[in-house]
Amino acid sequence: MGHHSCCNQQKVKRGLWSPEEDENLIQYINAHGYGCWSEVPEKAGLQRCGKSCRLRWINYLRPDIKRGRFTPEEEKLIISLHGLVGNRWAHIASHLPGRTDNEIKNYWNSWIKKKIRKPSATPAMVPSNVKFVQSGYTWNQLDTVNQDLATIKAPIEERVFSSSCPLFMFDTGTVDGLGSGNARADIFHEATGLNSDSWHLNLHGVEAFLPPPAASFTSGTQSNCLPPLTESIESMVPMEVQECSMNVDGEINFECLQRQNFSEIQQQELSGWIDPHQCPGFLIWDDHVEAQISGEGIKPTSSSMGAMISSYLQSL
DNA sequence: AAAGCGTGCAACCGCAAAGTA
DNA sequence: ATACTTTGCGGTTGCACGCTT
Repeated sequence: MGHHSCCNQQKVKRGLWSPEEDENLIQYINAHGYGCWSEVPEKAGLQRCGKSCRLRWINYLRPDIKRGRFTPEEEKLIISLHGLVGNRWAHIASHLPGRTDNEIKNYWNSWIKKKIRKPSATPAMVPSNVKFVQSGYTWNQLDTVNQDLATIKAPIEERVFSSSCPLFMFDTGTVDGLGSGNARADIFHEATGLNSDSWHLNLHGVEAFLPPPAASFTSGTQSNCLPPLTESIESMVPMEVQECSMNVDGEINFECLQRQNFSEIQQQELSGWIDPHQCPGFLIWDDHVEAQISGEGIKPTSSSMGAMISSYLQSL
């Protein structure tokens, strides 16, 4: 029949669970565990369908559930992960022990609502431990860009700074394993370029401020070269990431072109995961970055792609 | 006091993947 | 392979509760 096989009994109860029902389910699961949800209702003496029992257990009754408000760390993590993978709530939840996909989804939806209702014209938080803007972008310039974007696509819904951590990488293509979470990045810098000391990396959903390029690279053709990633690997930069992949845990592996200088290019693989403590901070925006970026004083260069960072997640 | 409204959250629905006979 | 069942997921709904009018 057209109806769910699990719910076609005559006397299935629906709606909120009573304390008695909860108690029955807990008793049964504690005593027998669960292997087949479809037989749980009958054996536990519940007039529910198995699906409802499963949901109740997973989202509410199971003992390792964490209750109460999300901590600031959890919030940051959710926002970061959402920037990476989009509405894959179960995946996001897998990074937050004791939290459920439903809870995160609810949180996200009301969070978005809140932000839409109260659009802010100025960046939320200026990170004190990251030196950007200076002679690079000013907040006004960023606002200009963002306003352009807002007219093109969805309004900016949120920005959150994540303190000391992670981010980045670039290349063209898609990030493996991300499904719809296509983290396409636009890397751009000031049109003048020559005196920019701040690079601006814009990913789908993630905005990063990178350290300034090394002085020796601030002249010459720099359309596709990237600033040094960290001091410790400064000797290897600038580089262009050609391939970037991310596993389901958000770990990133990348392969890139290493530019010894501007006339000589050699390819080599840089593997290994990015050290969370070596990564610059980033700002997260929501879902507005797919558009080409153009605006006064800002010139898009390569429409390259970004990958990211992972270890941030692990470090929490 | 009562009606209206907004919000947060639990639960439902349909679909698709995974499992099984 | 195939038909059927079960599980898991994400979008959506609707209800209870608190606040405002």
